[in-house]
Amino acid sequence: MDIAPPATGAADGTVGKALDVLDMVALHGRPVRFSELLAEGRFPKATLYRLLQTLTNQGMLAYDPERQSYAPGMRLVRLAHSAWRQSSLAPVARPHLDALAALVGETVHLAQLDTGQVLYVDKRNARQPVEMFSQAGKVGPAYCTGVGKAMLAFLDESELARALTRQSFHRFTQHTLASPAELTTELTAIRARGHAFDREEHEPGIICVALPILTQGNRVLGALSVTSTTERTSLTSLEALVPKIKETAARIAAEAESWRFPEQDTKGGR
Amino acid sequence: MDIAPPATGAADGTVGKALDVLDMVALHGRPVRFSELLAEGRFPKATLYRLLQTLTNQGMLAYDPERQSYAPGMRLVRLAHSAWRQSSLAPVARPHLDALAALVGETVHLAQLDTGQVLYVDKRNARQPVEMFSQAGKVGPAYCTGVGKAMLAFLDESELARALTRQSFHRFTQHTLASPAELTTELTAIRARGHAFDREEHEPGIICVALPILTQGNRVLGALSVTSTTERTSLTSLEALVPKIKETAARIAAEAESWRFPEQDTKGGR
DNA sequence: AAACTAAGTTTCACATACTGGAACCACTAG
DNA sequence: CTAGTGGTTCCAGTATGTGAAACTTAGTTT
Repeated sequence: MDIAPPATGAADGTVGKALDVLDMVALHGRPVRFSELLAEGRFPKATLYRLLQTLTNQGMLAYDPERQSYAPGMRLVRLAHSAWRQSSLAPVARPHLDALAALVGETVHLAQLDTGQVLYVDKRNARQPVEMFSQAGKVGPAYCTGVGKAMLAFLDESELARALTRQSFHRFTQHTLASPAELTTELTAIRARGHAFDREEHEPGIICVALPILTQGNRVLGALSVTSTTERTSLTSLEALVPKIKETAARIAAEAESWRFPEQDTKGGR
Repeated sequence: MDIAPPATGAADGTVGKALDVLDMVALHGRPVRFSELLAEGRFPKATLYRLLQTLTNQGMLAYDPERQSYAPGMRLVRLAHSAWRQSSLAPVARPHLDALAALVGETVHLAQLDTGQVLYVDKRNARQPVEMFSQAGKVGPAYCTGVGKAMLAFLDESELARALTRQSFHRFTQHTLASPAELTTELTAIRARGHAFDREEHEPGIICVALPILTQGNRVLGALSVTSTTERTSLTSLEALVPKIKETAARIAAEAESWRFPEQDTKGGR
């Protein structure tokens, strides 16, 4: 809904292309026809055809001959399980998120960074029961969300540079920081302050405070945010929650680190 | 825990190999070192190295330079999400599963077929609160589980033939059907009867009734099962639940079909 | 400190297997 | 029957992926 064209980096090799096709299918969010994918113009007919075939053979896509359309396959669903468990903070953070949500009574987000984009991996709604995976998994822009900025602010220089190239800087509201320059200034402030705000930068009326989740060595693992509306509360009162959030973040970090934890989004330089 | 070596079909092309590597990493269930993967002996050193590199570049894997290990990457998590949403029955079935679980008070499983293996996509434990994704995602053998047999029984000939090749027929208990012949006979019976049992074929003491979830056109979408133990109940009393389960299956099928629905596991013939 | 070993990375000549234009098929519509 | 759309197959050319082997780092041992 927000997110610009996949901004696929230089797709290396056949594998890269195949994965792009996977993305294309997944992004559509419903069974897609060959021609629809073709129309995207990313690949020549024959090539696209072959890639789809390969992915289907591999069970990463499923082809419905009746409707003549492709959808994500079962193998992907299976992979989903281990990916989710291992690589997201969600399982580790779950109890802490619960506690925080109960404490603050507002919507709480847990996010991680994926190729310069924010990936929401878990969420608690103020009231409703935990509706897990169906809520998580959304992606959003990093430069105009609390969690996004909180994470960007604590990246090291090279990581930040790379993340910045991936931003598309669309002006969602009149408060959106719509240039790298503005953003960089803001990030410095956030780094100094320790937490980030969303001042209706993404959606009017929506505000939030966000804190990064950092390892001992200050590596960014993810971010937490508490979101509300201008009607219900103000930035100042949200800011009062910072200590609580910080504590939660610290707990999650400690646990994640004491367990095992992979770096995300840091590829070999080349 | 049950599942034999990934039984990877003829890995076509580079993409196939890359996906195999993905599986290898995902299967390990924790960050893996290069050498561990190498030790599996599936690929020569250099090849494995390059594949890992590519996958890492693509964000499908994440490399932690500190621990020198690979884990599923954020991009995979993201893909996982859409796969889960679109291609599993889980989201559609959720309310119906809830209802059924509440009604019967036993453990309820929702499964689908993936390359001749059973993939559990959702589950309700008798008592405990819904612990969603963390429970789902497991795979198991098809030939000795209620859900597995229920689905196999309603496949058409060619699908069944393909699925049978994928089975490895390990004798788990003394009741396990350990040959294609025995299984085929059983499947005919199931098809006639409309539901399948698990008579302690997989684990001693564990029994269940299972029904397939079928489209109008009798295509297999998945299966439902109610599981219990020989201590708590008997096959006969489980059989009494069949009508309820059937009804739930029908509801799920109707909803899934009226929505959109992809075929799973049916690749183009070739 | 030199001599091993294990783990990871890079090279390079070779051929596999990917590419994509174009031709082909199967329908449906005009 | 002719044109058109949507999908599948061919095939020569070559880009790409292959994997044995050589090479770097660390980390141990003598």
